Amino acid sequence: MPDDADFGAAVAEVVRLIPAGHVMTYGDVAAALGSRASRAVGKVMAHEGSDLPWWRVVRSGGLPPVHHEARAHEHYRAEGTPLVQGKTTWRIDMRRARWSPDTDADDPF
DNA sequence: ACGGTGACTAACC
DNA sequence: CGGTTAGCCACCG
Repeated sequence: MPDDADFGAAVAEVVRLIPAGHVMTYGDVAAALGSRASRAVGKVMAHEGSDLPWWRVVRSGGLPPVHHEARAHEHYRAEGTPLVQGKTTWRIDMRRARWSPDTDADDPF
């Protein structure tokens, strides 16, 4: 039961549940834990993200953590994560890539 | 107990 | 679209 796990352990568990090609926002991960500590989620990722698919956790709007965009971009391209390419910027297509541990629907459209 | 901090978010200008 | 302000919550010394 995740209730006994520490916040960090719970975050790691949720992140590991995210399937390739999909992402969750920090707020969504925190919400999945019953909390709103989006910041705390980021702190856990910074500390233990080394062993986690941190690139599957993005900021609101579909942008990866600051200074980690390039590294994340390679993962997205490799996993087939739907991206929206702009003239000089890019972001994740949240409408299709957003995922929830309770909703594994692949194509809600 | 307390204040500072952060891989955040939303609202406002 | 970008800079500012404030709210948010968990962790650390």
